[in-house]
Amino acid sequence: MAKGITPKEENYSQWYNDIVLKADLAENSAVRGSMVIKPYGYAIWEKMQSVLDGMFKETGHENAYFPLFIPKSFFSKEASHVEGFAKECAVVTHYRLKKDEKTGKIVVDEEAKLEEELIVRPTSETIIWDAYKNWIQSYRDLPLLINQWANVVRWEMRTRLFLRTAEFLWQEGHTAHETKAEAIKEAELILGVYADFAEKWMSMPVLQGVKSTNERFAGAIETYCIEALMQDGKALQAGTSHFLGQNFAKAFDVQFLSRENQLEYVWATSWGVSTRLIGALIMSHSDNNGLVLPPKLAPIQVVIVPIYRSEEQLAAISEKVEGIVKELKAKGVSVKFDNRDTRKPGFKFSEWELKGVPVRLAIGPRDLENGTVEVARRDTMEKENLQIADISEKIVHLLEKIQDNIYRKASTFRDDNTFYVDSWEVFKQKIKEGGFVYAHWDGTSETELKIKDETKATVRLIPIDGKKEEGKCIYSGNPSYRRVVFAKAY
RNA sequence: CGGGGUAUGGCCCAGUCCGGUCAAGGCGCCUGCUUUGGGAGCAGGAGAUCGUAAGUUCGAAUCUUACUACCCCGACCA
Repeated sequence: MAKGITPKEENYSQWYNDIVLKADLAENSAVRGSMVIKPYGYAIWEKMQSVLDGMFKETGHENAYFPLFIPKSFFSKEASHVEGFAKECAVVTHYRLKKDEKTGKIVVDEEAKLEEELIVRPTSETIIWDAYKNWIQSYRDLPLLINQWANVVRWEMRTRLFLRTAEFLWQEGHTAHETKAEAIKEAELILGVYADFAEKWMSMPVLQGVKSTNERFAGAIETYCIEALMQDGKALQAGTSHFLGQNFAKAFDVQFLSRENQLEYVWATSWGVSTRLIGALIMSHSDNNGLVLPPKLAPIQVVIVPIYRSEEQLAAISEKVEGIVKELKAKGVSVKFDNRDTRKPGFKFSEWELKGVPVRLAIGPRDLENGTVEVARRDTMEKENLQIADISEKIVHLLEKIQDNIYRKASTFRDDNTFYVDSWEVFKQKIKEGGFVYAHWDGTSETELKIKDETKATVRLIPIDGKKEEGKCIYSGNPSYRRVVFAKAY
């Protein structure tokens, strides 16, 4: 057991916090609900960014940047949008400070009151659609496929590192299309990108579907989402993609001349994933020894720890290691030689395990003699001694195996905690225990809210490729023609 | 935002009820030596106006009030 990490069986929340802090991913800052993302945590985000950014560009999107501040009046143009976000907006009212004559303290200069208050963006639809109005005149300007990497602020009541903070980093795509069908296709395309990223890069299996009315994004016609199951049996929404219909086009008067020379409102989408993905990553794979990272997103994929007594031994080992490092780098593997003389090997082992480095090599005098190296994998904690000769090839292979194994492990966990339920009693029991519960639902908000009241579970999603199946709503007994996924959620 | 809890060197914390050599201990940090195949040992050393601000008092980590932050449980949410 790693020092300082609360076992997750004992207290899951504490376990999560311990990992974030001890693995040096992030810490709380002086500002309530806002976190400092530390270099190791930020390195993971950078990896995620770079992969996702590539995927967005691959699908025809371009990056741009829109302002942090949004005039309050913009915000109120789309009714359900304001309503959805009003309760969690930070508002800028003044633009100057001054020194108080009496106390000598810095105070807000009341004379520097803004004519129109500014909202710190909780999301950017409004400021972006205000700009799009001028960019779009003709069907020839469409589709408009733009993404931005940004920070947003949502004044949350209760925050948790990475999972929910007042300020967080994300990307938000905002697209405009000629037709409804095209916009829906875009929203679905991005959902596929997100699912692909979650599964192939994060090794995190996800369900894909659409949200119920209650869970839908404020201002959307349809919200698509990916949902993952965390190790405590709670669901985590990992990404969303919205079909916005013509809501924002109408609110901001974005019209274009169609091929038929008709003035029409454009069709919109928006979509985003955030630093919450790092929380999802932690909760998908990590164990009581600390973080477990999928090789494809690990800032350091291989760490090499030398074991030596004398300077001469270190020199000999270093020479050997240099060759391995070179080979690994040539194969695109990120590798760190931990030759700090200030730490003992045992300490380094624990530290890198805590930080989730997928593969550790240890080389000592015995290995030099035998031409071997000790290879330890983080996911299974297994160790074996391998010949040093073709080690880089074996490691590349091993990294793939680990990527695959943790996906399978997470998949098995999800399958073991997925239930098909037809009785209300069993439903309550399964929800209490945690997991995804497939059950019939009459499709009404009223029923969903009642179920939430009684069990804390919500409709996580309505499966996209859900089979039609006659049944009766688990709660109301009214007819239903498909199962939806219920779970308690983060 | 409601309920509960916490705040003392970088970290974990004793001391707070009952005000007066009380700022203790452990980890970490620095120096030296010995060590190095799973979180090393010994010796020496540095580091705290006790969350912030007022107040009570001859005297406050300790009592009072306000504020701030964090944690847990709810409601809300990516």
